[in-house]
Amino acid sequence: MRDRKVIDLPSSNVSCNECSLQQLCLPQSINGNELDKLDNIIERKKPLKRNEYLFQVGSPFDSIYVVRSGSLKTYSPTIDGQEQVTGFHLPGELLGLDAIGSGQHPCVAKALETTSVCEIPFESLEELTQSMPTLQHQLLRLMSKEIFDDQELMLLLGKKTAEARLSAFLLSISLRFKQRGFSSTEFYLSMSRNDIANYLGLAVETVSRMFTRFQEDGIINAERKHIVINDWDTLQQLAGISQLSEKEACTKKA
Amino acid sequence: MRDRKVIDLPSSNVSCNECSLQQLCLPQSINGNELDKLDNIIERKKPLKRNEYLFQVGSPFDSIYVVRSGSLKTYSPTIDGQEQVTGFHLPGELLGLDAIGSGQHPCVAKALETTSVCEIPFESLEELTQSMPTLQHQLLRLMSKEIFDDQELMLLLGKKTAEARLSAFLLSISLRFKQRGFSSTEFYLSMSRNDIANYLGLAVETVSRMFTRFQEDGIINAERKHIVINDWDTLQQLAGISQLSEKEACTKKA
DNA sequence: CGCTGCTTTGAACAACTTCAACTTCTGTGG
DNA sequence: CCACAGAAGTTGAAGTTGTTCAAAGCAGCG
Repeated sequence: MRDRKVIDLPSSNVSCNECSLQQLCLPQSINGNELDKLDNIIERKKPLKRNEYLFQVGSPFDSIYVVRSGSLKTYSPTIDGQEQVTGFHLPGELLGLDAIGSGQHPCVAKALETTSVCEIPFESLEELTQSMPTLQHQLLRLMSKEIFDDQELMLLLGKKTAEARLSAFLLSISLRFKQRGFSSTEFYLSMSRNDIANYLGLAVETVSRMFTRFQEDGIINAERKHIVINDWDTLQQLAGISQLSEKEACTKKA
Repeated sequence: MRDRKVIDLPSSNVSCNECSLQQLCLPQSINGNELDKLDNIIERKKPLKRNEYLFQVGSPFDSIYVVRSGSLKTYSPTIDGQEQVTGFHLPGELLGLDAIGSGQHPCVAKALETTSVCEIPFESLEELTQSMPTLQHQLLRLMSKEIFDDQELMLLLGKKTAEARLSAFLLSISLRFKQRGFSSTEFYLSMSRNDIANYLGLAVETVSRMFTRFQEDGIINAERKHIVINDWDTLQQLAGISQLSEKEACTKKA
């Protein structure tokens, strides 16, 4: 339970200047005067409580959002009334970029816990980028990264076994926590098993069984939402390896 | 075999001004003088032959590309030596947006047939967008659309049956042909069954069987790469519907 | 304390994959 | 122009993985 914070999460009305997420967020590589301008257009909203919505499907697109603290999930309702979780969003990560094209949010964003976000009115941002090449570049970089990440996930969903999917998921979360200055080996998952299963394109039961198996194999410790990663290397192997070499890699530990 | 073209594909050195893909491409909603400026930075490369590469994994990112005619596939090699096809690219579609973030292409782009592309040096494009808000907006729109489309595919890969995946794939291709002024009910697939299977996260055999079944059910006519869509509605139902109601929807026809 | 929702576990079942054989197509050289 | 080799596609049967269904265990909360 020693979730050692290396950085402090920004509280509700800290400026970009003082924000610990600066290096992950839009302000990256922007300085002084320019940063103030960006800071000026940003609205800091009051925190969302668990299960509250940041936006709904079809909401008009006016702003993009950055998570300051807490976490959200985004999901799209499918025709047959189910949901497809399209992503989890941790501090410093952007939301809403998929709505620029159509002007409407194609998905729902729901807080998984108490969560605060910065709202960046898109029109103002676009104006600002006109005079700030570095800001524009950073925006394009972040969008590009999102495309890249989505493709990674596509790969995961298309090709990999349940084992590989959950491994990759845990590694991804772990890495993202690390980048934010938290422990990469011990953390709380704010999302339910159901959300994870949905996100990974698996049944809840399968995810549950995988958690159990990873624990039995000593790769992780999972006590409900509290996760400890014991064997990063094996996890990495499992995440990247095809069906053929899987058993080998797995029974090695069992 | 009446592949009626409603528009002519641009030949190798037609200007943006005269290009029939204008409405789908970056120039959309850009006019006269501005269009000339964009036109000036674009390099029209000599056509690629089938199986030639536009870029390789790790190639330095200098430009984004637009398909003028023909088609390409992009794919990433996975750790275990396999490939994951991440997309097919038809005339008017952009390639390379996933490389902005890292400065290196994360995937390979390979021509599926004789293919010509426009090369747009990214640095020049970024400069140009500084003085052309509409161009910037269009670039952001196109990137956003890519994120959105990727999420649709994630949904497909995560949730759907083989039947639904192939239906959705055929509908997607059909729609994209339509937008480009070709017939939406009759077209040639430039990619192999193998590529399709890989893209959809299925075994080749499964895809083959699905083609056969769709044909038996009278939904499509498939003679190798030549496809005729007979029953758009059923296809749409199959693409969007959950496992539960599937059989119903399918046997309805059989 | 007993409800509700989330998680875990077991067993039967279905979908897709794998393996293997066969057919059809493509293109290359004699 | 035909023959042949290799690639691509199709088909069948057996085997796995993951799903579904059903039920029990657990934590949180009024």
